[in-house]
Parts: sequence; C-alpha cells; structure tokens
Amino acid sequence: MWLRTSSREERGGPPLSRRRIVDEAVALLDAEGADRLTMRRLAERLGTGSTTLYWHVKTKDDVLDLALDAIFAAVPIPEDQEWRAGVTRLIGDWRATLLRHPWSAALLGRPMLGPNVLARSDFLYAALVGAGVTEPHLTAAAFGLSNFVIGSALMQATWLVNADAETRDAARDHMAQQSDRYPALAAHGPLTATDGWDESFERGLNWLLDGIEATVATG
Amino acid sequence: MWLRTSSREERGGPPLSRRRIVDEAVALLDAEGADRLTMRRLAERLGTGSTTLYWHVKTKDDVLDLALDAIFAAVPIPEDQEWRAGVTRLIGDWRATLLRHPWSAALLGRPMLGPNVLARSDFLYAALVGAGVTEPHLTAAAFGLSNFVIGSALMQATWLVNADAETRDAARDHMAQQSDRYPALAAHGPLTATDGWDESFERGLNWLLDGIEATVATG
DNA sequence: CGGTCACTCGAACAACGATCCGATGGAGGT
DNA sequence: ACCTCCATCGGATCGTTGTTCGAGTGACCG
Repeated sequence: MWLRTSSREERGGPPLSRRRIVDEAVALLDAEGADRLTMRRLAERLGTGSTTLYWHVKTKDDVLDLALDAIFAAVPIPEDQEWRAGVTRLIGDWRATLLRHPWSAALLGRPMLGPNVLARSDFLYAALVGAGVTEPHLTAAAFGLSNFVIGSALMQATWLVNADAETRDAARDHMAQQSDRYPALAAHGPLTATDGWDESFERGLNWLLDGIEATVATG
Repeated sequence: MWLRTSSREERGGPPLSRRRIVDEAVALLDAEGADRLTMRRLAERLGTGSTTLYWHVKTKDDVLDLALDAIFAAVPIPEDQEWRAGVTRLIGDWRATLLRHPWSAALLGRPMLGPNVLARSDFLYAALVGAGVTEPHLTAAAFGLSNFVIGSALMQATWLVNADAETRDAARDHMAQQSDRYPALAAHGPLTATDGWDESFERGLNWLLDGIEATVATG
C-alpha cells in the first residue's frame, strides 16, 4: 500500500482535468516554444502518462486550440470608455498578449472560435457600432483592426522567437552583404530591430482609427 | 545493363536540382496542403529516393523557406507609376499570391529573407521614400502595410484551408447557438463568409494610405 | 586505366501522434 | 464486508516523420 505509486502527492497535485492540461500546455509553450510541445512531455510535466491526456482531450490540435484561446483571458474587455479609447486599449492588450506568448504567432493560422476570442471580437463589433460605424465600413473596420494586430504581432513574434544572436547576426550580414541589391532597404530598414515597433504599431493603428472615424462623420 | 533501374526516363525527367525540388514542393503544397508535405512524398513525386533531397537541401525547413519565397516571384514589381498606385498594386498582388497558395499562411511565422521578398520590400521602401514619407512615419508605413497584408491574408486563408463544409457549418452552428452570448457578433459578423473580404481589404488599405499621405502633406 | 568528385539511395534511428487493451481505485449499493 | 461499476490511468505498440550513415554509382580528367 505505501509502495503504491499512484498517490496523489507523487502525481501532479489535483486530479487531471482539461483545465490543468491547458494551463500546463501554456506554461510549456511559454518555456520551450511551439515545436517542443509534445504530448509525452506535457504528460510528464503533469505527472501522468501520455495516453491519459487523450481521455480529456481528443487530439493534440485541441490542446493547441484551447491554449491559444486561453491566453486571451488576460485581455481585459474595456468598459465605460469612449469608443476610440476602448478599441485602442483592446487592440493594444491583444497585441501585448500575443507578444507575451510568442508561440501563439505560429498558431494564428487556425480558426479562432474559442469563447475568449469571440467575447473580445464581440466587444470590438459593439464598440464600432456604438461609435456609429455602419456597413460596409463596419466589416472593413473590424477586419482591418483584427488583421492589423495579427499581422503586426506575427511579424514581431517571428523575430522574438528566432532571437538567438546567431540568426540575427546572420540576417544582418546577409542584408549588409547585398546592400547594393536592396538599396532602399539597406538605407532604412533595420528589419531585425524590434525597437521602434511599438511606436510604429501605434501610428498605424491611429491611421486606421482616423479612417474609421472619418466614415462616421461623412456617413 | 538494360535491367538497370536508374535510367533518366524512369526517374523524374531532368536531373535533380534545388530548383526542381522547390518547384515540386510548391506544386505539392498547392495540391495537398502544408501538413501533407513529406520529404518522402516529395521525393516520390520527383522520382528519387527521399534521402537524396538532403544532398541539395539541408533540412525540410529549408524547403519550406525556399517554397515560401518562390511564390513571390509571381508578384510583379510596379514601374513608372504614381507612388500610391504602385503601392496599391504591389500590396494587392502580394495578397493575391498569398491567397492563391493558402498554405503560405501557416508559414508566415518564419523569417522571410528570400531574394524575392527582399526585392519587393525594397520597392515598397523606395516608393514611400519617393513619395516624401520620412521617419518616423516611414518605418511605420512600411510595417503597417506589410502587417496589414499579412494579417489579412492569414485570416482569410485560414478559412480557405478549412473550407470543408463540415467545419464551416459547425462554426456557423456554434455561433448561432450562442448568439445571445455574442449579440453584436451574431448581428453583423459572418465570420466564415469570405465574400466581402476583397472590398474590406481595399477599404482598410485606403485608410492606411490616406494616413500615410497625410504625414507627407503636414510633414 | 586509375582515381577523384558529384551525386544517389537503402537501411536504420530516434521521436512523434495516436490507439488498443488491460489495470487501478474509489464511490455507492446490498 | 463484499461486490459492482465506471471514471481514470498507463504500458506496449503501430505507423509515420525528419534526418544520418555509409555504401554505392557513373561521369569526367589525368
């Protein structure tokens, strides 16, 4: 009896649940990246066998979908704000969350239909409608803002993930070596520098918001 | 001698080369999608052994990087146009190419440093500089436009790839079932419809271009 | 003719996602 | 106290993947 191996202490704390699996998956993704997430490794961190996970979850893709939606719980839904301030905050927090979990960039190519994502998309639509934006500008505004955040986070996360000095230096050398072939790029584009990205993001976001705001003024 | 299996006719035509591998990889990706691309299957289509590919290419990721860059050869670099028309064309063709090869969306999370991508980025920078856009607006403009195309194509390709009626209907049902939880979304957002995307894309692009144009007017 | 060089490929390895089938253990009934 | 049931777990295993190793093959050059 005391030699039993399956006491709750020797396993990973509370009983296994979909919730615990997803939380641990996010932790593992944060720590080691998207390609290091394995059902076996995930199970090991949870103190269970790998096959046990399949009782709570149908496939590995489900884990990824759930993990991707889970991180957006950290994006607060603004309340009682003027529409533009609220949208700016939502989009900014959205981007910050994507960048805090750079592995999420690689997963953006799958349908995002989780409750957290839907709730925040719903807020976005509601805020735009409340601002007086009407079709066909409404769809364009919602899509434009979403696409802008996603693209922005994807590009920046690409360089956050490959942040090893080797890749970075190789890229810089590669560019410098062919600076005659890409003159404008060599003169202005620090492609691997993530310094001005926050400011650039804000600028682009404001261009979009200005355009959206103009449609409600002129109809 | 006549029993020899390695005559050129029994293998795949001309001798193997990096060029042929990449072309066939693009064809395979177009035909079956990103997850069906296997070194073995790719080799089979080329009429060679799977391990032979590793003589011309270091890893599978190299094949993906090369294939991703290869498709942008189909994006013509505009010439002799007013800057806004040229940029609009470039971005539009860029998006069209991404959508013509929907598997590319899943690969956008990797550094794009191929010659085709760099040449077109160089044109974008040059066009903006020629228009009189200066820092810090220049970086923001280039990033904003790039991010917008990438995000837009990524979102739309997500639904092109999962275009099976099953997934689509399931998504629609899932939304309709919880329309009380997401009222604004249910009222306006046909998330799975790709109808108005072209128009929405153009609208968003023009908002960005308007904003960029304004910075050159006011300094 | 001998040798070098570019190129090819079968066998093999480790790791992966996924699944079968059996073991375990606690709750609840009798 | 015993049995039954069912949620929960895991060892063994299957098929597939990316990649390496070393042995080949033929063309070309001296």
